[in-house]
Amino acid sequence: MSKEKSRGADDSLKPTLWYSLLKLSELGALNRKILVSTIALAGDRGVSQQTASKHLIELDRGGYIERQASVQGNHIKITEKGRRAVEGMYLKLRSVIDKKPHMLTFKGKVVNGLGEGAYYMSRPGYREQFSRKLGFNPFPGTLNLRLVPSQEGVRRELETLPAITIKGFKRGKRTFGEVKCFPAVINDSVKGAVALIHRTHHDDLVIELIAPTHLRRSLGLREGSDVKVTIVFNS
Amino acid sequence: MSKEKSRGADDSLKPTLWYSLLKLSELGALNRKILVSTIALAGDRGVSQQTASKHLIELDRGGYIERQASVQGNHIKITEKGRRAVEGMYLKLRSVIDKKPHMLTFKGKVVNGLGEGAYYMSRPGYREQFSRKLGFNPFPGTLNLRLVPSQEGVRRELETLPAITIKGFKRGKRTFGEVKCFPAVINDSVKGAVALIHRTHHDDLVIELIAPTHLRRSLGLREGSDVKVTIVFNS
DNA sequence: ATTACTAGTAGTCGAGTAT
DNA sequence: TATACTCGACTACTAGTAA
Repeated sequence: MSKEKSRGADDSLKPTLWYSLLKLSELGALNRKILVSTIALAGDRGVSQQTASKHLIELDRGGYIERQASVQGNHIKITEKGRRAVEGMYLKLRSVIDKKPHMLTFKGKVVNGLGEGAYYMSRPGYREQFSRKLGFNPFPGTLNLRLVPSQEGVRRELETLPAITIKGFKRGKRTFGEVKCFPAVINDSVKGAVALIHRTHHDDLVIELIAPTHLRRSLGLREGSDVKVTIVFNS
Repeated sequence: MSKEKSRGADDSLKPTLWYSLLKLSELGALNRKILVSTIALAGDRGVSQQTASKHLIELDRGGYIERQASVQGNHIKITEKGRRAVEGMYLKLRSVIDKKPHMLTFKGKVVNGLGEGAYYMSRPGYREQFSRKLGFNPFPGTLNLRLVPSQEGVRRELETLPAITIKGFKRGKRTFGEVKCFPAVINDSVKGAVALIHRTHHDDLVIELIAPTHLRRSLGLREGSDVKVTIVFNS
């Protein structure tokens, strides 16, 4: 019977309780003490009176509301903890809706490039910018990744997202285009970046990774290896 | 569009499913097709792999996501219906958090006034404004309501909310103060208004109602009767 | 009127496992 | 690897009812 189920401060709000807390918020309990009967709340929530009663008891015990039950109904005010729960959900939704993804993860398979990456990365005009803007000195070479077919949209989406821009330049009669970069974590371990090289010989299913180390070696990759890339946006 | 009560697909999202849909949104499924394994989703959600799998199946059946399950995982994109669910929650939370209550309900008991209401309401300087700004011709008289003790905060909160203001005026040596009004529904049936008459002989627990009809008669009220007032804000 | 307890039941979850 | 089925255990619900 004493199965230590941490009775006291289970700080995760169960989904059904969240809905009841939300309903109380709608009734104004964030701003003032409201009077609501379990019957009325049950009607709003679409559950029974008994369930509404239990929800109030549990929200109270969890510290999300202050409550005085009386014969006229429940006098309820949402506590600071309850407010944080509501606002937390709001902030989470806002960041999701405003399509500023805080994180973007995708997978791809290693494909062999044409050795071009090494040439590009070793151009001083690029190299200096990479070092300064990304915070690491890139290994002279890129790892080419072919996205799995269903994720063909990733590259297009990346093009619309705020990137670190490496400016293009001219050297002699050759033009080096602008490169968009996204700091990324490769296989959950190595910090590097996704580089969208504008003038690419690959189709849209291939993206290139750069890192301070030789990724193939340090991660033990071969052609066809699965690689996971996680881009984290700073905000 | 009509109001189809949709057979077959239960169009109310269960709380636990909502949480899974939210998690998918966080992973970016609002914007593109993502690849996620039931194991990964389970980890994020704090449920088992089996439960995550079931949730995906039910979200799919409910029309909230498009899904292709494969041996690499689930390719998932949130549908229009799913997006509406997420955005609906966001909008609801925004209106709640931004403390612009869309609705405020309270209860009070009928108390006898001093007959002053009738005098005020019949002043042409007030009457014309009420008629024009509230959209009805007020019955010459007010219904006084004593708030239940726990709702003493309601009057104070009303003073901070956007009101329809009836300007004061002078008639002879007498000064008639400004009145703040809130369109309201009384006992879920009669459209009238709450009137905060600045210069009142009552304490803060009493508010006054006006309406196009004689409320005591049309609602069959007596002293001590319970009255429910719902103020709806336009936006 | 209320709240909220008890008891029975419907529904949800997760371990094992098939594919 | 992955998804997803079965089924026993557990959780959350509602009906009845006391206070």
